[in-house]
Amino acid sequence: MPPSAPVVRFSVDTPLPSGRIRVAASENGVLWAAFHEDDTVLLPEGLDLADISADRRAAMVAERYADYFAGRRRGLELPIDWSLTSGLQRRVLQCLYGTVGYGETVTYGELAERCGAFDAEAARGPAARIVGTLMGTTPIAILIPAHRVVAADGLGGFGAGPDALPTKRWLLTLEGSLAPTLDWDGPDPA
DNA sequence: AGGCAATCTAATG
DNA sequence: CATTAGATTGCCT
Repeated sequence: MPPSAPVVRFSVDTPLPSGRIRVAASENGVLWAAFHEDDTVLLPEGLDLADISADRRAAMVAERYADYFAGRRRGLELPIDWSLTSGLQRRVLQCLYGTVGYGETVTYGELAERCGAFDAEAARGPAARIVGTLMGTTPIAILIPAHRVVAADGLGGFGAGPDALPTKRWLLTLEGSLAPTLDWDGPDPA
């Protein structure tokens, strides 16, 4: 179900290894945010798009992200437009958004169990893989904290490309879930 | 330490 | 429509 109102599209600078992110916002909230223009999660065609970087919405989103990356803010607190999600994906992403806060992490398996979207039998194992796939198709980077979902025995994956995993590390370091490395260039982690 | 099966969705022919 | 390939996991040798 595409949103009916016009959507503004713009980019936001970040200190992430992957560089700036691309964002799209409807009148209801942030609709889409990706690390790359050619990210595996692409902005769907057919939307009524206006490429406006000076829009009020763009300014607010950019400011919130800037505060977050600088360590001045622990939650983005931006409204979300869930239009691009549905079914199981929406259920799991909303569960993630509602239950895993700044500085916390869950494993793929735990999230599967917690969301109650799978029978107890499946949630114990195989469902974790599906959760991973679902995370990979998150339409809204960072605001929906897919980076806080990790493997039972390590970091897990993150998108595609050489910058993807370093980006996940960067975010988890910022939030204090990982110890900073010697080349850490962000603010003092919480 | 390494192999295997189980679960769902979207992309592909 | 059938097949495939995933951001996994726990159990088995």
